[in-house]
Amino acid sequence: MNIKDIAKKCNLSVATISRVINNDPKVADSTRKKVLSVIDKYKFVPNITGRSLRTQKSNKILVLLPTMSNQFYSEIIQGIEETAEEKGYAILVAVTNLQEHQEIKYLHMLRMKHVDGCISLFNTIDAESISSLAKTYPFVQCCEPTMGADVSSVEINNRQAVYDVVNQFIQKGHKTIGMISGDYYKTSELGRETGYKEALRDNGLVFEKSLLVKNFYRYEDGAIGAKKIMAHNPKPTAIVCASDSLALGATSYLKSEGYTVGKDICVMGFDNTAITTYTSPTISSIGQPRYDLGKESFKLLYEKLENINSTNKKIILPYEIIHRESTGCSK
Amino acid sequence: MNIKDIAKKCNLSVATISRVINNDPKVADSTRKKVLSVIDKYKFVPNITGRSLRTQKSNKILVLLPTMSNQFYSEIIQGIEETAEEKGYAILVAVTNLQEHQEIKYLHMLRMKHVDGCISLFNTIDAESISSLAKTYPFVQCCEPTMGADVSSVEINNRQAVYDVVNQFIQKGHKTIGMISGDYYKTSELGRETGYKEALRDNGLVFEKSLLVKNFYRYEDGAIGAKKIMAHNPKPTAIVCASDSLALGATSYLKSEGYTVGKDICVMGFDNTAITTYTSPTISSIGQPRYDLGKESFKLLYEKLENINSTNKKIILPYEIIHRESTGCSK
DNA sequence: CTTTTTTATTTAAACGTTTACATTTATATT
DNA sequence: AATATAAATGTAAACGTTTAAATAAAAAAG
Repeated sequence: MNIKDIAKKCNLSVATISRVINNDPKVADSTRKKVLSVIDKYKFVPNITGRSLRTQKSNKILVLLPTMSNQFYSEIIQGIEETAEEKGYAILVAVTNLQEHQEIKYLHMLRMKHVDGCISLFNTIDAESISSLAKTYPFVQCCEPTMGADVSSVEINNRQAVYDVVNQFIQKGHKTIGMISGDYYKTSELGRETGYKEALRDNGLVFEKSLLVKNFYRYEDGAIGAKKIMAHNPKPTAIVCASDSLALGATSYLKSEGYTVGKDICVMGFDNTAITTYTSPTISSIGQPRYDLGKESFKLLYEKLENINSTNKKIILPYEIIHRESTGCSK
Repeated sequence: MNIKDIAKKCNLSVATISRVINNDPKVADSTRKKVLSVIDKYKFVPNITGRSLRTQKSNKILVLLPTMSNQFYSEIIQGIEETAEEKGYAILVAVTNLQEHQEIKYLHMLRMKHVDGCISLFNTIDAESISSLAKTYPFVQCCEPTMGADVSSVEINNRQAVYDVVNQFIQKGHKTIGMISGDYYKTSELGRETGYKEALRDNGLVFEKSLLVKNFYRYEDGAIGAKKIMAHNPKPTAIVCASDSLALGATSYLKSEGYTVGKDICVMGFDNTAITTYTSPTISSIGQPRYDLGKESFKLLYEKLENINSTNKKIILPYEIIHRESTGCSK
């Protein structure tokens, strides 16, 4: 059942059927009604490939993830998906597993016109490549804009978030504060570490290298980090972490060493993933507006889909500091 | 740059170019070499939409997930993805959020030929609908085959897995064993619960309704379930859970009540997600071969893609019982 | 050196749409 | 009533491939 068949059933030309399908106002109400009823009767659905070939659009967008094994992305994708659907776009999710050749392979889908645009949650390729890609193809970075790249992006103010948290700690009397960060997501990491350092500085505290440890984002790294930090003298009374898994690992190490987290020492996570409420103590965390990060990313992408020459925008969304048991303590 | 342009550059017809692209042996070696060099020179990539329209295949398959916020699926998808890629298929991931209208919407992509086939990780629609869908379109169920549906599927033996675990508990001297299950994934749930009941029966123990609680799969439900089960007299000394989050919730409740999990009471999770090693105590779990579940699912789907009338197959893959701290105890 | 067979290449139609342009029909203006 | 204008519909080309069928070229057979 194709548009020709429908045209025959209606005693009309395919053009008119097409116009009805595409809500072209230049068709008489009576004919429109007739056509719609026939379409409905035969449950006709226009062939998307034919349409794509003709319009030179796939009506699909690519969502590029560094990994699937991160709770964090699911809601972002939902935000993208639901906003995209309103505009008639389907999403295609691909995972790079942090490998550059995978990333390049998937980005090639843009050039091959398999997809009309791309929202990327993380990129390894350099700023210049990103800029030039974004000049030619609709492309938006979400959460981790490449530094120095000329591209539309959506993120939170990572620097300010950690700044606020450390500031709160200091207001509560904490004097020695550690930080466990990662060594991969360059942009957000740098922001978070800068926030840490600036909050110390603005409160007259000196930044000490041994209180900031960087590694991966695995649970184990949280434990290792906490161990290193607790070796400091005087002993830290608060630790801010660049992810919830790090905070969890740190907490578990601290517990095993006899500390009561939330009392002897405060631990702050990042991303407010579900796991934060599944543990004892529950983990305080900095929450990102995940759904909206996705939603706004698509909106930016849509501007590019409509006009590739529209100016790049950088959107900053608000974060949220959620206190749970792990930060119950003042000093 | 399209196939016509290449043809012109080569002084050949488009047909010959097409044959080179598709490795048709009916083309002279010398011409093939020439064509390939031109293709390479201009970095020509065949337009997939044109090809799809002509061949009436999209070379895409749909992967249908109940939810993205489950660690468990990521590796399955990877298994599908990598196997699919070898055969030239790209995957499109969609999430139903357990809503039937979403499921129906996405399955419609099969009829609309947006995708050539579908691997579904969960279905709400009834067995008859599944059977008739699978008769017309390449369709495979992974992990949660609909009971009574005539369809290819891949899963583990859920019944046997729990049977084994409960049996082990009994061998170790446990006499009162509870189970926390869910109330959604009909197939795996029923299997797991049956395994529980049969192991009790085969060891001369009676199944008591109050020792099997069913609810959702959330963390909270694990805590609620454990509370109910511990109200039993005599007190249970082991609990098997239908998911890791349930096991985690149960463990957290038990700890808060002063029990030492792994010593006073054993807790077994299901799915062996990363979270099991992030907690104290670490959680024992039943592991499914996730990558292979995905891989085998695609293989089955591929059989259907090649011949929709090939017979349906049911594949059962091995599971793995992983003991960690939470099951350290014998009685 | 024909004729037949095999191999290589071309021609042209087809896939299912959309859309500029042409045409017909209806309505408004004189 | 004749003409101009507007609205509705039709015609046909185009999007980029693949692939039967037709043809041309080369090789084998006589």
